[in-house]
Amino acid sequence: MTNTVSLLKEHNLRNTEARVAVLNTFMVQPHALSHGDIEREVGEQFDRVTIYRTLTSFMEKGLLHKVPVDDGSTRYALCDHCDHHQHEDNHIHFKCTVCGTTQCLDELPIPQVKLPQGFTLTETNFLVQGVCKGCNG
Amino acid sequence: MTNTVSLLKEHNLRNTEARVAVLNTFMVQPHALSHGDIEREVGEQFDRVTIYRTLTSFMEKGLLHKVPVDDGSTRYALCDHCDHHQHEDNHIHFKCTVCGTTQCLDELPIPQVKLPQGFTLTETNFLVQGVCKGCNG
DNA sequence: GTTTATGCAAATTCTTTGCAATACT
DNA sequence: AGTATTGCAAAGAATTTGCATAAAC
Repeated sequence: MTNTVSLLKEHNLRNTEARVAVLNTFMVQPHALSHGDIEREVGEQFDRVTIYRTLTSFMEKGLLHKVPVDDGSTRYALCDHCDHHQHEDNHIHFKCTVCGTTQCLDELPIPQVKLPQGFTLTETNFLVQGVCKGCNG
Repeated sequence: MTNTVSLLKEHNLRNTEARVAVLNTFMVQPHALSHGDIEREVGEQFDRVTIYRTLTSFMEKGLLHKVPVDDGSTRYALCDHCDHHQHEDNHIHFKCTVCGTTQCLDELPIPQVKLPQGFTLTETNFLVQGVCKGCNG
């Protein structure tokens, strides 16, 4: 089963209330979340600092990855195929310019890139901006 | 001629010392810069707040665009073909995980994406991470 | 002369750190 | 029991705002 508790265990993270709450937020929300987003969601129950540290732990254990955005916020999304050695985040992120949310378009693979001589690749991120289905409807 | 002063004029920005200095930094540096980067460069001469406001003005007038990164900093790069109606930033950004700089790989075009039904596209950004030529050398 | 930009001070917001108390395994 | 996590306080960055002065057009 792939519920919150077992996901934590699989990633060598202790099962605590705060972690379950934060992880749950990611599983319910379909888009990339910032610290602020999560604080708004579960902030009544847990300290701001705990949320910061939870996000850091999740990153380190390969449960979350950072999503590149252009507004100066740090945003995270659930890893699909990441482990704690390497983050692999091979799908397109879509940021809606109307509602401001960033979501993962898992269906669409990122096209290959051929870098110039001398460059080594470890990770690719594709961010597309526009208007999402909901806001276009 | 495409020097700093005329670039400012073309974008309806008053010619001031601070703006020339900030714009110059972008023209000299080949990669995406944060507020902090610029402050380190010209910070002795101008107030921190002035630099913030300069970056904002440059954005509004279509001289700079934001570059998506995943470290929670806001980074800017010179627009090539942007105007103040729409930002167009059609090349790949490369972030070196060793030296930490982000540069534009102007030669490489961004591949086309076909979005799902209902999505409208206005801008695409491709961020590649790895090790750059200099750090591999 | 009118409009816009700057510097300074101060307020907000964001993020990190230390440490004692608590909870997990 | 032993180790990791939490909350609180506090420090440190990053960013924004108001207002009087100065500079650009």
